[in-house]
Amino acid sequence: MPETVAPGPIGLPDPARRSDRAYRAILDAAKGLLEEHGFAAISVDQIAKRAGVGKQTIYRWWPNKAAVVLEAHGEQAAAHVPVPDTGSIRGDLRRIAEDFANTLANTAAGRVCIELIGEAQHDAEFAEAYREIFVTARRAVVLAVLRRGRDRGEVRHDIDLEYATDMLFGPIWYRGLTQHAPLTRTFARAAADMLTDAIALID
Amino acid sequence: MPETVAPGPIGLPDPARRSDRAYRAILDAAKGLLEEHGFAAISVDQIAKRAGVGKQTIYRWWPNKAAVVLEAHGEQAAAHVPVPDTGSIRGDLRRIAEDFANTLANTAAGRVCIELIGEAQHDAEFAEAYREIFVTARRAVVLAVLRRGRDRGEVRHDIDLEYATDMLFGPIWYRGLTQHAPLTRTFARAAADMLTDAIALID
Amino acid sequence: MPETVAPGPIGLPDPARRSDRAYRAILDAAKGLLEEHGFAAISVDQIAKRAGVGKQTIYRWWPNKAAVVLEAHGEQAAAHVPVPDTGSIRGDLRRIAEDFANTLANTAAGRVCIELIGEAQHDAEFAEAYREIFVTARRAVVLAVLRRGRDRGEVRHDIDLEYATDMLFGPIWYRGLTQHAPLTRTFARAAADMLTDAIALID
Amino acid sequence: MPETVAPGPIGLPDPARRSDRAYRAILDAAKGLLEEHGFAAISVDQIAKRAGVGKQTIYRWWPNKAAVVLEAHGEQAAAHVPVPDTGSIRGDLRRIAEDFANTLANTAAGRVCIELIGEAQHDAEFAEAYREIFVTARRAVVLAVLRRGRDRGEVRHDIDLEYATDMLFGPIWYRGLTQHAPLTRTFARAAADMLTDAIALID
DNA sequence: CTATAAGCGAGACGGTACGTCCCGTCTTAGA
DNA sequence: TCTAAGACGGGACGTACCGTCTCGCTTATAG
Repeated sequence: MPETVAPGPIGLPDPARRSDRAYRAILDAAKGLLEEHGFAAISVDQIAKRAGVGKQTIYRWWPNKAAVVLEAHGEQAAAHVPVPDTGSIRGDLRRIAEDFANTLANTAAGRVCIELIGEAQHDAEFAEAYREIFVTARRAVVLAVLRRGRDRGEVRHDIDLEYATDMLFGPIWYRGLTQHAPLTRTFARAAADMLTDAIALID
Repeated sequence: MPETVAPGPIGLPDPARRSDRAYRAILDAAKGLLEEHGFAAISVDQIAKRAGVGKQTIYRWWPNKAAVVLEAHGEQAAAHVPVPDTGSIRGDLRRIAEDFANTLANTAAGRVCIELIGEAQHDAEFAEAYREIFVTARRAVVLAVLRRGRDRGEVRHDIDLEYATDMLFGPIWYRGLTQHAPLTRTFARAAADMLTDAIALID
Repeated sequence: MPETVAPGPIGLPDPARRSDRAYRAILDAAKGLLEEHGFAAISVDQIAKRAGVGKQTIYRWWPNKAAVVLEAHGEQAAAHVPVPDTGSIRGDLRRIAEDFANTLANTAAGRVCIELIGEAQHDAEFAEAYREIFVTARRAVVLAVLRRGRDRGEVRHDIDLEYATDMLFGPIWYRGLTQHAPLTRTFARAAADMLTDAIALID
Repeated sequence: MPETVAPGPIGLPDPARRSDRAYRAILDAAKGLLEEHGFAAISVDQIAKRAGVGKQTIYRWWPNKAAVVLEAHGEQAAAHVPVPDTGSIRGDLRRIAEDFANTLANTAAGRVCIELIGEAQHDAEFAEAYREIFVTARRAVVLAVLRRGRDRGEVRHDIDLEYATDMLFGPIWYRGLTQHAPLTRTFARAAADMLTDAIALID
């Protein structure tokens, strides 16, 4: 996040001079408050107070609360989504779907992902950063799996892999965000299987 | 929305005493402001002012801005999602998917649906009402189509129709909310087709 | 209070049709609330609720909260200030001063008199009614005493009796309202004595 | 008024950090609005708007509208009540009485003094500040005059000077607040003379 | 090895919106 | 027909945050 400003127009602060202590304190405070009260219930003042930091120090490096929180949780969320290799796309997709569904439904990172979706709807810059963390990274894994599957001859050549990726994640996001029904492992697996069936070269 | 009040706990106002004039004025004002400025940019004071109504009259019947706006747009959004009957589930599902994708991407109701998703993440009561309007109604249509298809022998009997419904809408919500790629008619049709292929008795 | 409107312009309610039950309930409720919470802390809604009366029934007969409260307490306050007759103006004035000081400092009526003074500063009609109850009646008593004293030859003939009355009550009101020092019996007596000395024919 | 904050309990803001600009703007706005519309007709929002100041900045330093207005006018009201020295207590007391009566009846400060008296009846802290400005300062002058008179041998030694001071101001406050009769120069002089006569060593 | 510029803590600032309270008027259901 | 109940338009209240600003203090480079 700060790097996105670093090479920007003249006038922005020099990241080299940033106080590591304050930086860590802010992210930790944000993470702690977020887990205790949720995104909507916390304020920049609270983060500053808890971090023992001046408010200006927050606004010097982030544009708003959402950006701080995003970075606070994003750093671990996007950390490293492993590329599974079970030997078949069916297994790989199941593993990915199950893992993402579990993350969304049961982890702090999932709660943050869901709580922040609203911010992304009226802030293009934030939306970009949000996607970077919660969307793009995981899609890349699926795309890699699908490409490997195609190379192996498991996937039809007329399939649009981008579309296919949407078909895998879509239902999981949908349940996670609207909560019209629980986001179970069984459901995640069903989504993976349906996709696998639909794109398989030979059923 | 008024119904959520009517049978509620004692102490809430009696909906029979509500002023029709004020009620309409508030919803109309909310709808107008929403279309002009978007959810995040409007306030309860503005709605009250535009409606020529005291703020208390709004808070008497709705708990907050989100609830007003939801009801204002909900009444037309949920109005009547037509059940298509093209003769085949493929055609029906395509029609539904295309229609919903178009609504989400290009209409005021779609913008509202997206703008309000954030509210649903920290307000269970609101989330329930939100689902009623933006989720449940459309799901019912798909379920009807799928059941009819099964009766006609177009759909495998081992398919969980709820899951199937999620597979249709999921990808569309996913693109609509994360905006990682445009929500095109082609994409909607692809989602419908993939589902159809996956659940068809005979391909 | 209602009598002041009774013979007024056409359109005002006919006092003959007033419900005695409601009338008493309102005054009693006002008196009770006043004694429990003080003038500033109560509202017309509270009076109506406690009286088991519609708010309109209050506004039909009184212009505002202050008028209700004034009448509620005024009826007993102005009731009948006895004209003392101790045989000398010194004794009479002492009796009057002590009684008024005691009323102001220690009785519910006194608290009301003091609490309502603020209302009289921005409502001429109210001020008139207020004076009628808390000022005029008591002044009449002093004037009677002074006139009798003059007739008896106890008071100099060049004394303006109106002024003299102000000199008696003034210091008591002053201490009652500004509270810069306690309003004691001794103080009241001192005021009476100083006045007596100043106006006596032969000291 | 800021002094009431400075030595107060921990937790109150540090007056050293107060913005002089905002401070002056608020007091000036309050004074202006007060003179144009009177205390009852103005609101904290109006003061803030006119001062070009956030409402919170007012509430940070004053507890309510009355306190702001009091300080706004108090600073000039209490400014410096001159100690007259006409050579005799009769002359001094006349001068003081006439001046105060004139202030109360004809100046903006007098209007404020009268308009604010109601606030003092349900707010002990405010009452204290009110007295400081409108009561104590003027009493000190009278006490000084009386003490000087006693030293000069003009005043009897058995006179309680505090009581005497009440006898001077009492009648003026009484007429000023109840308005049962006009507050004239003649009346003020009569009050001064009656007091002088009553306390003079040799009449 | 200073001096000087930046970041830092603290928190006041102008401002917007909130949700509550009360006013005095208007509407309605039921005795 | 009158009244209790209470909704209504209006407006002020006092609070919570926002994102900017202004202080001294401290820290680290650049002369």
